[in-house]
Amino acid sequence: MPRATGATILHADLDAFYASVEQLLDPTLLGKPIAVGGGAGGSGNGSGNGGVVLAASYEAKAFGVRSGMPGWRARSLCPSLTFVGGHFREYQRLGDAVMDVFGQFTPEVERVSIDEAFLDVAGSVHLFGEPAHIAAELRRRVRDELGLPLSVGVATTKHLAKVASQVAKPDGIVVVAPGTEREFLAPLPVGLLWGVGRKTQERLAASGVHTVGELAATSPAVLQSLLGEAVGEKLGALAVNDDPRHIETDRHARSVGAQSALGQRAATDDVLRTTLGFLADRVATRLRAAGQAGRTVTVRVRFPGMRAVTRSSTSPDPVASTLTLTDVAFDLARAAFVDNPAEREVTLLAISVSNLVDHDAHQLALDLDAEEQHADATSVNRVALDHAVDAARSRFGRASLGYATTVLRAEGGVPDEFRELAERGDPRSPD
DNA sequence: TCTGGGGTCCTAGGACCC
DNA sequence: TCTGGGGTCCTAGGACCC
Repeated sequence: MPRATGATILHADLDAFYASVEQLLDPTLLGKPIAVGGGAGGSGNGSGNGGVVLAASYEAKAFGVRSGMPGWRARSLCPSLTFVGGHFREYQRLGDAVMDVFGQFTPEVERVSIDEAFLDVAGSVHLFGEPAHIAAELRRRVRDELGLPLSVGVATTKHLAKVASQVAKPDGIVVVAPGTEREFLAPLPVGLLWGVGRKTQERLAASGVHTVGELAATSPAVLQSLLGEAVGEKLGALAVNDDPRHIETDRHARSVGAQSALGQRAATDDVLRTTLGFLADRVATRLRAAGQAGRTVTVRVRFPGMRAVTRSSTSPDPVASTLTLTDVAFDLARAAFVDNPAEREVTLLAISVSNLVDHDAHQLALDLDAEEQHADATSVNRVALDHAVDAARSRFGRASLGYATTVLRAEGGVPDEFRELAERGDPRSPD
């Protein structure tokens, strides 16, 4: 494979992003161990009782506090820990602003998450100088203009740049010069490699492999028998820095999902239907806003004790209707309990829609009209209802109306008030 | 007094097709 | 006549990432 030379790939990663934003919004939190809390059961800004740590400041990390950790455990590790609720709108706004800064140096930006991105600056050096200089400029501008600490890794490939940015943290920069990759990687723990989590680390450690250097010295055949074909092959390549460097500027999602932790609840039809209706609403609304629909619906059910199962179904007809998605999800969830008769309680429900196709509601309605001589009245009504709800929410706000439980239960069709909305609403609404 | 919410990718078995 | 080889799709579970 032909490969550009030179360390022109940057991985830019905001440090402890959520926590840094909180310290920016409230400077009295600067220098203190803080945790951004996630509430259990959907309250969204819990203070740690029952919730988990979404992000920890470096001061909190020094005590061993990590994201994903239950709040009570974080507090026991760090009694002086301050829990703050998340300002999620601010995270999105500031994350976007950081990406805008990146975009001023190159159009070759691949955003990986809210707070990190890969950049290829090969075409920018004649304007802005060497990659290492660009990296320093990124850090300076994000700090000066947005008040946030940023770490940057510079290398010949994406993966290596990412490792370098991890090594650079907090608030640093690491450049891996071409030709020095292997000596840079060799002493690092394998856990720094992307894709090596707890399980893989344990498996490797059991074979005496702790560092990337030791990994590189392990034969591909051994790695593959240890970790499976794909992971083994990937890690073997990584350890010797044989890795892609292509930047994907327009990544599109392959699935859309939502989930809700419920504490511990009796798994009654009522609980399942109400929760799945809420989740289906969120997922289907996002699908329609993106002009997409999905052929595969997956439901995840978690039982007490963290054991979870999934059930999925694939249909030739893509779904984007809230009520159809609710129905499919409900049947799948029930199937999960039928297959696990000993389980009577549920702690989490999730819906994910995949196998996505471009397919807006208007198109779906036309298809129904064209393809079905006596079009299924329920389907048409559901499309109309979704349209009405989407339109009303865009005017009056998301909380203005929803799919009430009574609607979910109304098997005969759509309540009058929604029909009226549909008739007078969006001119594209089907009739 | 034990676990959020959003995703991606891989594996393995089975069905089905040529 | 009793079982080759390759490919695709679907389902369920699992590891991993931020």
